[in-house]
Order: sequence, then C-alpha cells, then structure tokens
Amino acid sequence: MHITYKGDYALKTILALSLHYGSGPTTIHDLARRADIPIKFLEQILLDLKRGGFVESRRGKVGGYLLSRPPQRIKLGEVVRFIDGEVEPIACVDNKYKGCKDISKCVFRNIWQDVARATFKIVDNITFEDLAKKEKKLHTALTYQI
Amino acid sequence: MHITYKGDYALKTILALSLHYGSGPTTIHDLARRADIPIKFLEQILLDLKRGGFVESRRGKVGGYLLSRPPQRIKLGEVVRFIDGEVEPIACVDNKYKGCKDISKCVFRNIWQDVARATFKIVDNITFEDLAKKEKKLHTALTYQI
DNA sequence: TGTATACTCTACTAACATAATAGAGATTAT
DNA sequence: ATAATCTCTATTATGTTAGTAGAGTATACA
Repeated sequence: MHITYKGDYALKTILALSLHYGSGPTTIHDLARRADIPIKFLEQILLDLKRGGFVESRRGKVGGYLLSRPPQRIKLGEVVRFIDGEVEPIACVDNKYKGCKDISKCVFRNIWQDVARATFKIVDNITFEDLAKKEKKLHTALTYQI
Repeated sequence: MHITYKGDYALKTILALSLHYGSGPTTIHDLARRADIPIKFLEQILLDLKRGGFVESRRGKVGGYLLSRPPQRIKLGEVVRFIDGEVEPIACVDNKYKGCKDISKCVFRNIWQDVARATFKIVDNITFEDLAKKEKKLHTALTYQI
C-alpha cells in the first residue's frame, strides 16, 4: 500500500464531509482551504469520488459536495483502494494473479499475504464515522489544552 | 510498502544464496536462470546488494556471488528497505517528517502508524534462515506429493 | 602468457505514474 | 442577467520502473 498525495487529499476530503454530514453541501473552495489542497487538483479528485459513488454534488449558487452515504457506511479501505489502488504490497498476492512460474511454492507470497491481511484488518474495520469521532475528540482535547 | 520487480528479484536472489550458504560462490548466470530474472538487470541488483553489504563477489573463472553474512543475520525487512525503500504506507509516519501543517492532530497518521507497526512485526522478525527452512520444507513436501 | 569465464561500471531508453495547471463550458439561486 | 458553483478535457514537468547496451577489469588454469 502506498498513499499518494491524491489519496491523502481524498481521505481528508471525505473526513471533512463526514464532519459536515447532514448539514448541506460544502463548497470545493472550503474543502481545499481547510485541508490545504490545490483547488484544481481537488476538482479532479472530487470528480473521481463522484464516479466512485462516495460523494454527490449540487451545482449553482448554493452548491457544493456531500457524502452520498452516511459516514458509518464508508470504510477507510474502500476509499484507499478506489483512489490509490490495491492495498497488497505486491500483485502476486491476488488469487487471480498469473505471472510467476512457481507461485504455489513461493515462500515470499505467504508473507506478503500476511502483510496484506494485517493491513486489511486495519483499513477495513475503520469507518469515517469512527474517524470523525476521533477527529472531534482530538480537536476538543487540543482546545482544552490551550 | 510496495515490492517492485527489482525488490522481488533481490529477495529471490538472497534466498537462493542462503540455500547455498557455505558452499562457495554462485554465478549470476545460475541465479538468473533459477529465478527467471533478466541477467543484465540482475547485474545491477547484485551491485546494489554488494553496496548494501548483503553480498560479496569473486571475479574470474570460479567466481560468483555469496552472502557476506549468514542467513540468520539477514532480515527480510532490511533487504526490502534497502532495495524498495521505506515500508511505511506514507512518508508522514516518519517522526522526522515536516511537511504537513497539523501533523500532531491528524487521525490518519495514527492509522498509518498502526499499519507500519503491523508490517514491521512481520518483515523484521523473519530472517533468510527462516525463509530457507520454509523453502526446503515446501520443496520436499511437493516432491513427496509427486 | 593467453584466453575463457566471470564480475564491474556507466549510460541510455521506453513506458508509465504523479502532481499538478489551464481553460472553456454547464447549472442554478437570486 | 449574473455571480457562484460544479464539469470536463487537455497538457505538462518531474520522477520511477524495468529494463538494454556496451566497454572494461580480474582471475584460474592450461
């Protein structure tokens, strides 16, 4: 798994929309400013996220973006896979993979599968509701500290 | 973590040399044929592995490559990091990282650190001696099966 | 001392991915 | 009407990957 800038931006955007879930659309301008993302790059990312079924958009004056599902139904792993591709450290882990002559007796493949499983266990068990809660808690903790 | 072809080839080569440890050098021709690696590409990889202190070489007629340390002292993670770079899914996990404005209150960073720790636990606890043993076992099991 | 066999080193390249930027167009509330 | 907003396609600079090419150096041994 490698998280690119695009992936990082996508996740931060979905988190921002999760925190705002239920209170109307958020503009791209707002999203870009809050997570420090180049606006024209974010445009493309949001179009991708729309195609992936993660967000919806409203055009015109009071337009913006919103989640197309509640945060508890969006898993971290889903977004990562959609934007940055497979989570496995190497393609041969996939059962459909044909491209290595003796895949059945490869000691490395078993290890990469272990790594993949450990990663799945993390990213496929965290929803954006969980993340939003953590974010709120972290924010109030920091505010209190000041 | 992403294992490239180069990394995959490097690991397979170190494993082959581990299986041969203690019985003189193995030629690049042999290593390339056994793991199905383009020989000119493997040349470069072996030079890298030399610079990394993993292998030594002997030139001339009875030349070839050998491990510069016993297999039980070479960990999987060492080779992966040397050839394919850091194992973390994103650079911000590193404590030295400066490049994100509010890194201290980032919910994602904590998760990427969890992923990194889970990966370390696997790749930093496996030596090439372990791998060689598994390889031998797997091979005899398959031979027996036939 | 010649030569076959091996490793060494630098340069080059095609294809692809990443991280944007540019600019014209379509929609909608007021 | 028009300002604010999203939409879509094209382009680009930079870097990475997975090699290929070719000339050079060292060594065992007859």
